[in-house]
Amino acid sequence: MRKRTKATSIDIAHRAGVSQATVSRVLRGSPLVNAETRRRVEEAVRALNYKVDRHASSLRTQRSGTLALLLFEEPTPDHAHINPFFLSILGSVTRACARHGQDLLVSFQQLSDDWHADYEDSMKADGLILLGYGDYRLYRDKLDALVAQGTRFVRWGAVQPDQPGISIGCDNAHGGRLVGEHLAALGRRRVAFLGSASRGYPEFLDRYRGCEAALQVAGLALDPALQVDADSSEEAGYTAAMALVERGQPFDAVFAASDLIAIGAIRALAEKGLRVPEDVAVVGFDDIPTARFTNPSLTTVVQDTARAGELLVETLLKLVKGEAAESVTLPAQLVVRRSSGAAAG
Amino acid sequence: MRKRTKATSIDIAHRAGVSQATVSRVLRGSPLVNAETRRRVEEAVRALNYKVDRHASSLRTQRSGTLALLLFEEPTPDHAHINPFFLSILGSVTRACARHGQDLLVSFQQLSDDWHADYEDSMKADGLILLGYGDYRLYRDKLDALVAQGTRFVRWGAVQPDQPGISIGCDNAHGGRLVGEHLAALGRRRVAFLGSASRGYPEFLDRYRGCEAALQVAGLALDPALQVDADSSEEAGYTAAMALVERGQPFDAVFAASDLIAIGAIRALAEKGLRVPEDVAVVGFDDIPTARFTNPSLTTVVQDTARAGELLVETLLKLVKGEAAESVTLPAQLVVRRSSGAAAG
DNA sequence: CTGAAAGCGCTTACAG
DNA sequence: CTGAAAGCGCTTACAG
Repeated sequence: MRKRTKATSIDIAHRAGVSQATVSRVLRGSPLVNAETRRRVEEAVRALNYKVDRHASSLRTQRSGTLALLLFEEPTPDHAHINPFFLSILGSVTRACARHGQDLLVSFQQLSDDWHADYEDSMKADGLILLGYGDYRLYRDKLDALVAQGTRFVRWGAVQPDQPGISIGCDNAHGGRLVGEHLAALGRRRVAFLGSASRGYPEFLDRYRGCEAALQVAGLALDPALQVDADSSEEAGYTAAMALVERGQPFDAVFAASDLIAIGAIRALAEKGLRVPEDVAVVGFDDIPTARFTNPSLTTVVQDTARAGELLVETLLKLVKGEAAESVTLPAQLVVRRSSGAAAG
Repeated sequence: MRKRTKATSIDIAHRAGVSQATVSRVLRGSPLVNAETRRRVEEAVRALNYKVDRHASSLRTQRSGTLALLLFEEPTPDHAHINPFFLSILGSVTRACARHGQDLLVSFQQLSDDWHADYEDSMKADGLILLGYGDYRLYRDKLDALVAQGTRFVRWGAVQPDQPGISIGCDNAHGGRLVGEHLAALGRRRVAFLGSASRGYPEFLDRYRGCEAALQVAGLALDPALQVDADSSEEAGYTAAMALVERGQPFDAVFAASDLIAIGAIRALAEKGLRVPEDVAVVGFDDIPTARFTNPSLTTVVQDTARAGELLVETLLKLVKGEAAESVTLPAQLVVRRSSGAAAG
């Protein structure tokens, strides 16, 4: 392999007949530089295919121009099995980073790992984006540690009044309400909930409570006997739905806390001889790409992932610059497809 | 927000009562250092929560300790829609990077973007991992440019004799053969192929040819009239299957070039009143997580993504160190589920 | 508008 | 085994 000889700003300076400092000014876009000087430098930069050395620049400025995204995947040790919903946020985060001229370091972590004291101290990144489901109670202490260290971070997740740091999240309660209203309007009376509706999973809990509130308005209840814990995977959805059927309690609708859970549940219901949506209406949450192609297609709640990624990056960059920033709750929206039995495609 | 004051190696040196050079030796694991000295330094490092500044270190050593993964997503401009198969490689790559003490920069690119001359010159990364489907012919020129520049990179994709650089790929031809044999053994006579089987998509083409070869052994043909182009998405699979049915040519099996295509195809077939697997057997490729939960569950070909990620990283690190490295083809394996109509779960 | 110079925080030959 | 010193390639006050 050919040895690479990188051009430095000194090479550019020689070629353009200016000082190295001037080269640096041009590359940083300083307004001081004479137009003709600028032109000569830019010409030399092109000719030598010069790129500013990121490390030298960062060392000098004490800014890395890099954000780190940590993706937690607590329950499942199976790498293949990352929730596509997070993937779609990851996609929009990479795009937002590109727009803002930031590089993105990505790392998958266990919630239990020692991630809370690394990236920023080693200057690898100016700030952290935290993403992932997992028991919030495990999480909480680490967030407190981040705040105590002064680490700049933004988290995707439920916006709660007492939480450490800043979150960007979806209006899960409203999403749940939409589902409850939809099922009630379709005449479903006994709605089951598949997902861990506890304080450890605030997003799921909010979805649960939102649905419950809507059902109450319709004179219905979300019977705790029809709730089964599940983390966000097809596997867990399948197991939970099997358990639900075996409880023997009648139900005519399933609100799955995520699309993956819904997909597993549909499979389990089919195996138990229950028809979706005739016998059981099924509604998910997230609107992952596959939701349109399940059989039957899945009624679900869309979260605006494009906006989410943009907001995560923008908010974090504000913190990095020392500006004020605040948590944001994004709206949720119902998408009606065939699995809930409404008259829709 | 509290102002962060980072400890430097000088702070550690003071506290441990040694020179800054010795601190550096301890942190780089130099064998020269006295055990007691080492202990004192380590103690100071812990006490001050010191982390080596990555940029200073990289500037000095001219090594960034970072790899960059570029993910191409040519045909679909929809960020939400990254092939889960690549996601699973991404997952195993991040893990492999962690094991090798490398950071990973991730960027989603259009095949047409200007990615071929950036990461390495700016020292952001020591090497590149290239991932993604897309027209290989568009790709080819850029790969040549990378080689000419001396950029170190490894590509996930078909291993071909004349290609620039190094690839890690799956034995697509063998995978295709397994599918052909499976369908022939089940008595299917008219096998359709959904996917772009052209020189621009060497993976798909290899799958096509492998299947064709196996069918020929069984005295059957892969009728070109039953081939419909599709890139790797549910959408494309749906559209392609619709087009196939409308051609009016009889067929009793579909080999979809990827699981996403298969999922879209199953949906289309159902809408056209064709039963899977009774009327049409469907087989995919990739074994994405959802494949076990489609309705019916999907017979497909597994690629070893865990090994793939490990090999991509290991091979790239060899190149970075200036060692010899070579392309590798990984084995493919058939997973029989219900969509092909065999007697399996 | 431009140049000379200091310094960001490390690593590593060199000398002892 | 350890320290003093040079230098990686930039950025930015400072002086002109």
